[in-house]
Amino acid sequence: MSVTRARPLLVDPHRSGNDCAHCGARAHSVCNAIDARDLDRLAAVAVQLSVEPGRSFIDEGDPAESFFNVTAGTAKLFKLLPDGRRQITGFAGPGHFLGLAVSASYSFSAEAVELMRICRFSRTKLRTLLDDFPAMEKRLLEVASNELVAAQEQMLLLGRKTARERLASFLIARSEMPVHCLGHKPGSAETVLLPMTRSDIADYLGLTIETVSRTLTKLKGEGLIEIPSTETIIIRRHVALDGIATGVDSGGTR
Amino acid sequence: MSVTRARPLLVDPHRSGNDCAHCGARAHSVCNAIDARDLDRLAAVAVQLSVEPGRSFIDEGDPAESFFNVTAGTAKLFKLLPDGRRQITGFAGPGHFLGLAVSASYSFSAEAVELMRICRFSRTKLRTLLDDFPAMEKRLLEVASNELVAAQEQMLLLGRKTARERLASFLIARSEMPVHCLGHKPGSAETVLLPMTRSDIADYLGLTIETVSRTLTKLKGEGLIEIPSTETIIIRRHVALDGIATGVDSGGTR
DNA sequence: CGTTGTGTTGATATTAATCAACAAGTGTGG
DNA sequence: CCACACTTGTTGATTAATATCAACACAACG
Repeated sequence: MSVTRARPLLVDPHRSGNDCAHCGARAHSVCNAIDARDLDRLAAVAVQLSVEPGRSFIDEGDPAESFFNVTAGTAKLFKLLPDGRRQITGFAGPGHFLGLAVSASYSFSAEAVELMRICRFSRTKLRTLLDDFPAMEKRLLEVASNELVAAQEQMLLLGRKTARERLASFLIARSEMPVHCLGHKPGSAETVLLPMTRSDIADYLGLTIETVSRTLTKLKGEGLIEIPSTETIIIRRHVALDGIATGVDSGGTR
Repeated sequence: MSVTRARPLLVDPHRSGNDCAHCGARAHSVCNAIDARDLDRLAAVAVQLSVEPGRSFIDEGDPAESFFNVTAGTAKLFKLLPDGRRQITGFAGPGHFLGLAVSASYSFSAEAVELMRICRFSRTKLRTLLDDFPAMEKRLLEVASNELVAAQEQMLLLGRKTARERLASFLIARSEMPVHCLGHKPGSAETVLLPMTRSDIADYLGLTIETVSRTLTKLKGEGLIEIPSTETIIIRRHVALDGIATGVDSGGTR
């Protein structure tokens, strides 16, 4: 990891004035409500890092000394079982916060999917900063609340949806993500870019890579999606796919 | 629901000085760091309610007008698919906060499992109160963080664990819950009380009631647990059961 | 070019779901 | 007090969805 001292993502280039439904960030920065003077105090404790694809920067069980703010790229967050089974609990793109945990050690690992830029804060320093910036605390609470809602939605998916519904949900959710949450160049409205591997998708959806592959092939065969390349999917019948995702419709074929 | 105006759970009878690993509450109140004067201001906006078993007090999709603090009893929190499939995302006992969501409507439903006492706060009033009580905001952030960790653990369970491992995890987690989180009288250290039905357990673990029943019977047959009554389970071999729960050991039998 | 990583497709195995029957407990009303 | 319905839980037989095992295609890369 290359280390440079630089301002964190304090002023967001994608600022739109609206909350992001996915990461909950209002302006995709840790402190959108903080003025320029405070901003410099924050920057003083932040270090900006680059993380190569495949490199992990948070390891489950390690002492939780840092707090991160993703500014570019995408990370996968996951937990492992002793025998290697893996559950990816989420993908974190620009604007996401990581390592918020109260406990002394990280409860998950994080690894870059694409080249990332992240801001690292010392958690001890962050703690004192939070006392000075109530607005920041408020933002973090909003973010955490939104992530909790997303986590519950994912529990519904993992516990009760079929493989077909899981893939449909995944594609719909990806297609609805705003540009700034993706961590890579967007396609058109119905073009979904998948920077992660089939293995990552499988571990995110609680399936095997074979089932992911087969299910996508089947959706393609039914004309719901196109797969021009491994990492690109075009949604052809958004309404139908959404119906499958939400379980109102099996989509003709199981 | 009977409605009475009363103090919320501001001073907790179970105060131990330590954080609760499950609900994250330090003293199982919304404002343990708030002094007596502030306490009265909070109480002024809270209403205490009783909820009968089987009655729901939060409905997914309804306008999120209230914020709740459980003071007694247990609720199940769940999401539904249109065809009736249900995922219970958690059980909320004394000290838990509900309805923290930023969005305008509730993202889940909540129904009492046992007779409950809950404190209801108007969310609009709560919002203004939070500005006055930074300590409360901090507490809520801690709580939300802890719930996020629990949610990720549950995703691992739902996505990657076998039925056997899910039941073992559930029993171990229940056995480790401190008295004040249970919402009912505790048994001895290794006696786990299950106030919820098999159907609730199944929907929490992403299984069917038949699989829950069969798996418990099998664990009993192996001498890992005893089932003196439907709602009581005694853990006989805690270490072995924990090994199954964490996936280090299949426990001899699949 | 071979090698490696990633993805697809096919054949088979296995887990857990489904369908079904029954047992036990609870409450109701005659 | 007992028949009855109703709910909840257990157990058995069978099915179905997905995992596993295996082969192969293809692209990236040294």
